[in-house]
Amino acid sequence: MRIGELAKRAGTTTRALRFYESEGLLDAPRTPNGYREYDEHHLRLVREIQSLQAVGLSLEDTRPFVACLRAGHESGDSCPDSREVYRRKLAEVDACLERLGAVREFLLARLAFQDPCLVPEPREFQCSS
Amino acid sequence: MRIGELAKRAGTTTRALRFYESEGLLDAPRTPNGYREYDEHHLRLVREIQSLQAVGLSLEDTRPFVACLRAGHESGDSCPDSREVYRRKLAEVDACLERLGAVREFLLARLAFQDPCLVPEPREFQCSS
DNA sequence: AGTTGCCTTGACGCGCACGTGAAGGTTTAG
DNA sequence: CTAAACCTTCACGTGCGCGTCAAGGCAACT
Repeated sequence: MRIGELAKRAGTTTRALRFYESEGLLDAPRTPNGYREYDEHHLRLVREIQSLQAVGLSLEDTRPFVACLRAGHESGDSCPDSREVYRRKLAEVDACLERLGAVREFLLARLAFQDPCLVPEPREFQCSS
Repeated sequence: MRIGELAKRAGTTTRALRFYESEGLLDAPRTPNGYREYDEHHLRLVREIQSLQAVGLSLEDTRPFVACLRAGHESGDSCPDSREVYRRKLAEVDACLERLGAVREFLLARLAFQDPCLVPEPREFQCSS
């Protein structure tokens, strides 16, 4: 299967797939005329990347998962590096939840009383995803 | 007080203060030589902006608060527009909390069992702050 | 042969927010 | 006198995940 079909089946674009390749996430062999040639395994890889991005992991963070699948493992998250990424992200999410909870309290307090003087902490990190 | 002193007292930079002015958030009168001349009221405004930013409001969102203070109100959040910003931000935060909770569950599940096939929702929005 | 539609590489653009940097000039403080 | 602080304007930076041309080659159908 060529890049256009893979893009369609994965619900993405050819540009994104070429970008993944340029980032070393998706190696495709070439046909004699230079076209990229993909198979079901590649589709699997792309779907893995997409589902990880969907939970807020960066492309960079998907590397270990891709490597794990390429190493022949059945699921991308059974390797130590992948699990480490999960743990790190979980810690991030927890920090984010905590911070957002505080922000929520702040907003509620301000909405409830007219009088403020509850000064919040300076922001030390960003919550994202 | 001139811009350097205000920056120091507010814990920011002169560039940021000039930027706020260019955004219409901080009007300062000028001395004959063209220098900006600030007073305690301006310091109050800057602190208001900072504390709102600290809870994740954008500079744009701080406008109503600044306007409210400038209109002579004692606290920046006693005006309807300001309170509306609070309510909007609260809704954002709630949505974000919900989403992050789901992400957290996903990560926990993946860490607990090796076998996955729990596909998350595609991301529809970004949580930030 | 022509048209359509796939494919290739490469360089640059964008969107967002919040500023920062640099250049080049004037004023003030010590 | 000199260094520091101030002024202006324009442009650039940051991060990420692509998008947008541009210029051309290859394939398949009519």
